Amino acid sequence: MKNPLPFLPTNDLSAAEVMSSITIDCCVFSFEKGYLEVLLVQHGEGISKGKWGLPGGWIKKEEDIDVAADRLLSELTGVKDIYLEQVKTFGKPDRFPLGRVITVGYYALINREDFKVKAGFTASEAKWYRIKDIPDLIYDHNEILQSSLNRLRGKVKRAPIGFNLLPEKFTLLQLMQLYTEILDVEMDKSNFRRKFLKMKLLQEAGGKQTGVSHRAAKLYRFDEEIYQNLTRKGFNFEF
Amino acid sequence: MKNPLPFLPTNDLSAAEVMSSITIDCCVFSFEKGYLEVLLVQHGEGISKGKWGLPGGWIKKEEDIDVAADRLLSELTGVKDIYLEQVKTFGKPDRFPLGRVITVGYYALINREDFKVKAGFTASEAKWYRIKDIPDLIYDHNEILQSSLNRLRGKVKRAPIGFNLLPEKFTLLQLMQLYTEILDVEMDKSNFRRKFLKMKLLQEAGGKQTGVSHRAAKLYRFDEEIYQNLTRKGFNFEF
DNA sequence: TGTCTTATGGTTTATTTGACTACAAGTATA
DNA sequence: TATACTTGTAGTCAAATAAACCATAAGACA
Repeated sequence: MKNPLPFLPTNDLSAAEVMSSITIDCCVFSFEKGYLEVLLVQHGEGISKGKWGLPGGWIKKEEDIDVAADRLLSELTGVKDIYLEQVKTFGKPDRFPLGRVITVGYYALINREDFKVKAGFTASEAKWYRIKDIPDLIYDHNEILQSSLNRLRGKVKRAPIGFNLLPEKFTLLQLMQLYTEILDVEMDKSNFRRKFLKMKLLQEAGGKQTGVSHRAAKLYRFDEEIYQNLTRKGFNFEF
Repeated sequence: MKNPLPFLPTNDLSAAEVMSSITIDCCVFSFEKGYLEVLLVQHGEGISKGKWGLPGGWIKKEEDIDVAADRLLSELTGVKDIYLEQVKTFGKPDRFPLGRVITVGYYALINREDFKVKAGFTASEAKWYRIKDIPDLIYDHNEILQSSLNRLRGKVKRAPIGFNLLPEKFTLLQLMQLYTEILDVEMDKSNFRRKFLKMKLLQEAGGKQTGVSHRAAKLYRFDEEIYQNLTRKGFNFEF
């Protein structure tokens, strides 16, 4: 392997001292039956065999980090155009037991209806876990998950990203339950409805809920374009 | 150089494909004469000679990223215990012209009174620039700065970090001007005072402003411990 | 028909915000 | 010494928001 950094070493550091390998680890969140869940995979080989961890992978040499994260997710879930956000980079020297590996943490939000675990995965290899039930994970993955969750909690209040966890058409109650679950606070149905509708961010999707044994709720849809228009006019999403 | 990753290559990627070098770049902010400023350094050698950029450096092989950032800053400013926050990692494959280098962006807040540029720096090598006057910087440093600024703007509203930019004792007007400058919004003196004092986050420092040609304002001090206590009781800083 | 459940629309009250007024406490200067 | 000038500090008032709560509507179901 030839020296991959011809512009190095500098005066006081040799190339060997500054090279590392970089991975991506991703928290894939979904919302199912009122619970926020995260997708974990079981490591099949090596030192951490059998333990659960976040899905992740290497960044290729000529690949942008965001692109790598996106590739990884498509490979894993079979879904394209997933909402993805970089959270933080983790680099404790001993975080990975076999060598120095720095990892960039991401989180993704996916609509469970679109999702099917990639062909080839069995339940023993990949599994959804409720947030309140996360086991001990490999390496520093619990820490990465915690940071991602914190980031999600902050972001969901300041940007209309929660919709990425819902089907295209949803009811206001579903939306409220999503917020209730993510933020872990109780809310008043009526106040929630008023507050959200006042933003004029939602479109009536035209239909109603079906298959429920009570009055069916109207279905709404979030329209990114409406949001962009409002934003241009100075609107600031805040929940 | 022997293969630094004995646990690699995996099935489809060779070690050479996943190795990179990692740097840190840091936006050091300060608040001077009512202006938010950032410390830039002039690159002395190599392809970018003469252009300004963010101070930065390599992460050593056995060093935590946060520790590296901290070391870098102490070396640069001569100040210890600087407020430091990781912003984002930048990894476009071509962001650095001579090879693949991924950089972790940080921002720091320092109190200008504590600061003196490290012995050895001359004005032509390091200089404070007002935020509104930033020149074209090397590589993707303008982008890093912009992200850092956005992060700072968000954070300053949700956590009491602005104090890191002020001397230990400050007046309410100074504090307001800090917010005005960072957030770029006008505020009402009286309302600001009421809002801030109501949080009971500030201690009267006992003295008064000196050297001003008008009524001297009381000096206040921010006490981290008071903040922690309030936080434990459920208080949530929000400006 | 009555009961049960959630949807949806209002009301009421307390709290917060924003705009504004007034006076206090100093310095500068005529 | 009086007056103007500047910023500090306190308070008022109306508007906007948020929180708690109530009432009726629409269905499903027995």
